[in-house]
This record gives sequence, C-alpha cells and structure tokens, in this order.
Amino acid sequence: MSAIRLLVLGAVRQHGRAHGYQVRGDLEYWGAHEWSNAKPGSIYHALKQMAKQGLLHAHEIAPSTAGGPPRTEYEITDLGTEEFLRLLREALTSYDQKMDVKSAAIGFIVDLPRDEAVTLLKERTRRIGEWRSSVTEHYVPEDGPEQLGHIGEIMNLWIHTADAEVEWTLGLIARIESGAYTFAGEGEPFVGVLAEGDENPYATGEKHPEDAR
Amino acid sequence: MSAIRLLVLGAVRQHGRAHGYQVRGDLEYWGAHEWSNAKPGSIYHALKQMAKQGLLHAHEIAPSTAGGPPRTEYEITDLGTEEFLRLLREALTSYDQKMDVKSAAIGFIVDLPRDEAVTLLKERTRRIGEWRSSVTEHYVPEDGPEQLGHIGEIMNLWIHTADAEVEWTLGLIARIESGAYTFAGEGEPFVGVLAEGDENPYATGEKHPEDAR
DNA sequence: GGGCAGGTGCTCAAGTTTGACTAGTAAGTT
DNA sequence: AACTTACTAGTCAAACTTGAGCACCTGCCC
Repeated sequence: MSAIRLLVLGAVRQHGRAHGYQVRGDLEYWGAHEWSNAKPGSIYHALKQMAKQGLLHAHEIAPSTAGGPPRTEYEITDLGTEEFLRLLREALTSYDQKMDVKSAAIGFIVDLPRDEAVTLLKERTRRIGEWRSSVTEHYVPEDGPEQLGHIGEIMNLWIHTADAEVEWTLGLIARIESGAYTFAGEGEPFVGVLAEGDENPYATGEKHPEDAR
Repeated sequence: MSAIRLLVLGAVRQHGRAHGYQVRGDLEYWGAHEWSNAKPGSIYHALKQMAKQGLLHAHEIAPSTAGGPPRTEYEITDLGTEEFLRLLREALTSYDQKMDVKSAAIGFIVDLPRDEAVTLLKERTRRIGEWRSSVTEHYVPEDGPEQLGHIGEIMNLWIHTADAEVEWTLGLIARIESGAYTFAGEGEPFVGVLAEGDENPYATGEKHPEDAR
C-alpha cells in the first residue's frame, strides 16, 4: 500500500470539503512531499480514482475564486470514512518498514479513540517481534551465519531497524498512556490544515541542504 | 530511485551473462522479492529498458535448453558498469530511508574497494547528521515544539530512525575496517548466484508468517 | 501412451507515479 | 500601456509497477 490514499482521504476529511490544490497545500504543510509520493499528479489521480469508487463525492466546478481553471471540490462519503479508518488501522499495526505509510499513520492517529490507538500500537510491537524471530530463524543457514558473507549484513540491518522501531513505539505508547495529545471524542481536535489564504511556511521552496534523492 | 535497476545491473554483472529468468532466480535467492519490487514484470521491463539505453547488451534468442520460450541473454556494457557503480555509490551515501535501496546497496558493497566503501559509509553518517540537524532546526516552530501537537511525533520517529541508522552504519564501518569480508581486488569474491540447475532454498514458496502488506 | 503436476521463460493489460507543461488571473513595474 | 513575475489549478504523456496468464517442455505415474 502506498501512503497516498490515506493522506488524501485524511486531508479531505480534516478539511470537510476541499479541492485538489487545497489537499496539495495541506500535504506540503505536513512536509509530506519530502517523505512520500505526494506529487500533484498523484494527488489529482487519487482524488479522481476515489471519487469514481465512491469514497469521495465530487462537487463539480466551483469556478476558481483566484485564477486558474475551474476546480472540483470533494467531500468524504461514509464509505470513504470507513476506508480511511481501515487504512489507518492497518498502517498502524502492520510492519512493512515503509516510512511514508508510518508517518502518515502517526499524523492521523488522533482520529482514533485513545485506547484503540494504544491497542493497535501494542499489536504493532507484537508483530514486529514475530517478524523478527521468523527472519532470524528462517534466514540463518544451518552451517552458521558465516555462510552468508556480507549478505548477512542485510539481515543485520533489518533486525537493527526493527529493534529501533519497537523501542520508539514503546515510547510513543507510554506518552499516549500518560495522557499526551487529544484523541477522538476528547474535545477540540488538533487540526493541521491551512486556512484559506494562509501562507505555508514549509512550502516547496527551499528544502533541506542535502536532501539526497 | 527504486532499487530495481541497481539489483538487475548487479545481478547481470555477477553472472557475466544472464537471461531474465536467471536474474529473477538470483534476486529471489537474495530474498529481494520480499523487500523490494523485484517482480517478474519489473525485472523484464528493466532489462529491456536498460538494453535500449545501452547499459546492457542483448544477445538475441539462445533457444531455451529447458522448456519455455526462447530467451534473451544479457551482458553488461561499459556504460552499464559505470551506471551500476554510480547507483551503488549514490545508494550508499544518500540518506533516503528506503529500505530496499539500502539493502541492495549492502548486497553489492563488496564490488567496491574496501577503503572506498568505508569512505562512502562515513559520508553517509555525515549526511544523516546534517539532515538530522536541518530537520530539528527547520521543523521546530519558534513557539516551542508543543505547537506541533502529535505531529511532532512524526519528527520524533524520523530522528529516532536516523539515529538508529547511524549506529548501525558505524558498526558496519568498524567491522569492515577490522578486515571483515572480501572486497574488490582482494581475491576470490563472494558470489551470490545460483549455479545453473541449483535449487533455491528461499524461493517464492512459503514466506514469513505475518508478512503484512 | 495419456494425463497431469510442475518448472521455465516471458508477455500483456491495467493500474499508478512522475515531472514537465498549460492556461488563466492578479499584481507590481518600468 | 505594455511587460514581467508569481500564483492558482489542473492536465498529460511517458515511464514504471503489478499480477495474472500463456505456451512450452520435462518427468513421473499408472
């Protein structure tokens, strides 16, 4: 799964009603163009696709107030909300070492009730542990790990990464359990959208110095 | 950059002369179908593409010795070797948190001379450090990190991951410097290819239990 | 000697991603 | 008044990826 659907659904949902350019702006505001495939083309494609699948409802042509071609506004449907939550839950529990999906999921984690968030994160650590032992068992040849030569370093990297992630996840669980942040049904949600006409401090302009690609 | 070109070029290079199915077999042998987009379609596409671009030379139709349609054999060209090394160096130095590229790069690291490998890995840690500080500076609002709410956790995750990677990289550097593995120009290279007719212990059959996707 | 399970080697259509491009408006500027 | 610049909003072709499928052969079993 790529992160684009989760990101777009989440952005539209937070906005209530949004056109493509607004979604694009929000995602840039979250820095998503730096860590995910949130390019214009992908965003517009995802919007159209999901509208066709009934996850979004497209309000045709609000003539643009500020230049440019006429724009389409989108609203999330019930089906879309369902799909959003499904994707979010999956992204939180499954271990697939894709930074973009993980990051997106953290960004939307407060859309779930607090105790569900904790449960899902615990499940995540459990799965990582399971994956870890299956890798060590499965990929270590009987004749000892030397057989693998430098290839063993790949495994080493995976395991190291997995361990680091468990550590981080446990920290997050602790913070959530001790009351940090505001979750679904706990009043005033934290909203990370750009108000109409607000300028974006993290826009596509200058980026980090060595943003190697 | 996706990992597919690096993987395919490296596989053909190690084999000397290979057809698509052999490349596919090698990549499976390395477990690459589990951590990268090394599906048949992608492999054949990459082979054709790179042949068209002059990175590979295609020997038309050696009639298959063992069933199936006639096959095309590929050899790497000088241009292809150049490109391979360029991709490898870039993958080793650049920090882009893509597991597949990283893993592929580790798999081919011994194709470089030992001291270059060390230099590149040190450059990698330097860049991660640079990236780390630019993130902390750039994404922490003046009004203190509380402004970000739970979004700050995304940054937290990035930093934690980056730190874990630096740690692992330093470990690898130490192992290489103290003489582990056999690098380019040090005699008998470690070759991870399947001999003709050898069976693949890690083939596409059963996979890890919870290989979440 | 027919059937069929399974391996070999590749192709193809459908879907997704990319990055450059279009085209319109507003607002400053010589 | 003409000219440049910048922003808004979206499109498009080309590239890439995916997963299923095809056709062919081998060996085996009854």
